[in-house]
Amino acid sequence: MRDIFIGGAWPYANNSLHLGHLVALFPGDIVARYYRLKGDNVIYVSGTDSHGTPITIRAKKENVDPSVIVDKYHEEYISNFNDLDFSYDLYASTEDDEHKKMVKEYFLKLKENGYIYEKEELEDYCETCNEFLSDREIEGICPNCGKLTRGEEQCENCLSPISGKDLTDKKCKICGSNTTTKNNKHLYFALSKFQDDLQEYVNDNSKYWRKNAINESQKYLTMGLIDRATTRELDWGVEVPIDGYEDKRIYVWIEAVLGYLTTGRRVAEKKGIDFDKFISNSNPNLSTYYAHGKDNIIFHTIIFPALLMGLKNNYQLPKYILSSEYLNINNQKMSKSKGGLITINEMLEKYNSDSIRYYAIANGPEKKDINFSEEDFIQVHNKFLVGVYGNFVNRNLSFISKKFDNNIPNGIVDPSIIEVTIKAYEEVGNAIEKGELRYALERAIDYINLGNKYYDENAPWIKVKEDIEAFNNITYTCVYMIANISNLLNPFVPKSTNKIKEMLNLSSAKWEVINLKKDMKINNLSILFERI
RNA sequence: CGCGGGGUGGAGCAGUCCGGUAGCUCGUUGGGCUCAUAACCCAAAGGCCGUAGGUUCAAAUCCUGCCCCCGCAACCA
Repeated sequence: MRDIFIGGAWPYANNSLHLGHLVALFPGDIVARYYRLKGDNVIYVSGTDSHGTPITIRAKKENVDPSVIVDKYHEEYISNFNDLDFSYDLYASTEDDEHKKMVKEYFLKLKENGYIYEKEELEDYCETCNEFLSDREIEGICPNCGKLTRGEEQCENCLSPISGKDLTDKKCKICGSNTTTKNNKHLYFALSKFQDDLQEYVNDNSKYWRKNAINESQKYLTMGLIDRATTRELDWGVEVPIDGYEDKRIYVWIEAVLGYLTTGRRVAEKKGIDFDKFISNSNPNLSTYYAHGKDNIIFHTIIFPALLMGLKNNYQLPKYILSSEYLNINNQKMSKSKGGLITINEMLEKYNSDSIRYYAIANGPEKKDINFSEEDFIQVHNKFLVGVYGNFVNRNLSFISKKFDNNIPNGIVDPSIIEVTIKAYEEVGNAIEKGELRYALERAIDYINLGNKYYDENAPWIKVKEDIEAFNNITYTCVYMIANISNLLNPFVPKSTNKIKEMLNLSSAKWEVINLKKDMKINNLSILFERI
């Protein structure tokens, strides 16, 4: 039995989820469900990222407490994830007391180990608002092009890289008054100390990673890692457990990724597992998976590993990095202002969760950006879920239902099909373990295609009149395939496979070949998917 | 010299890491079947794999140059 830890990226509680978020997260759920079917010990966690500046800015604008916004989206996310059959062992929030408490402990441990130090710097300050200003709260003149821009990362006009320090004529974006500077002290994380160890880690592990994760990580390592501030001028977030920092909070980048540990530990405790042993690098049975979008790569391949190294708890560093590309609409990045944004709430109103899950994997941005269109989505639904999968199940079972009053005739399973079935479990399983979900799903679909072909070639609707023994064997073989499809597809489309299990009175899914019993009956036959 | 992704039959894509008869879905054309949700099965047409060179017995795949397309304020994966 293996130990599997899976972390899904934590959505930021500032907007409704859209399909773009979800396609990056489904891979985690597929992997989790698969390993559970194999009987392994799975801990699968995620949660809502509830802190950070954008939320506080929005709260100010709407004149509410940040918790109002966070609670609203947290509830919405939970309901979305439920509707989409995500099987988290725990979906938490960075606002949870348990999380805050553990983050403080980890933070102190990092300090104890010498990786957090204090530094004082001149910072932009607004006398009117009585606050230090972050780069994104500043407007000023770009030194390169002389035009007005925000102070964060890149000039809006000439795209040259800038920071708030480079600007002249700086103004506070919140109240519009001129800024001054004031000394401010912050705690920094000594990321640069991990340069060599991280390089080694990336070299060793990138064979398990997707290409984008390798490239992105190497890019940062080549540029050279720089220390990062761990504290922020905010009153919303996890308190800094160190004297003199009462007016500051721990920066989200350090706190949110530690959520994997805080939630993992909570789940382990409930299950009676020793989390430190479970997640330990010396646990030979452990594999860890992390699913997220490509903009989150650095946090999972550089930042989080560095924090784990810094904790010196011998925790396993992320092994499999399931980093997705982007889902675009009409060749544009998903965006509220540009239109075309489809929230998951809207999707769920129109389509069932299996269709969304299937699409997200089969046509998802596993290796490169994809272009989403509703026509494409409908086509995939009609072709594969209705035409291939639903049809194979329905054409068989409805024939039996009509001609034999729901009694499945006993027969012998075609040996060549047994062979193919065993191979299908191997192929699909291996691909899932490697995180190649699109390939895995294709192999599962191959298996069903074979079923449709087998049915046509053997024409049971003719055999039933001419050679009843042959008919029985063909039918029994096809039901055998349907039963095994209900396992093979279970991680991908749990709702419909469970429906098959009900119709055939099968016990719950396991990742092993199902051998049929005799004298089976069909229960409440119905269609798996409606044509759109 | 800012960063990143991509260019494969009419459309959307896989294959590129680890060179070896160019594959899938839709669409088109013809046939089969009538168990099935106008679902299923078979067959055909349609591609100098962006371009110019190089390496090689062999290149969509490796190397080099060039051309073109897309994303990079905020929200945000």
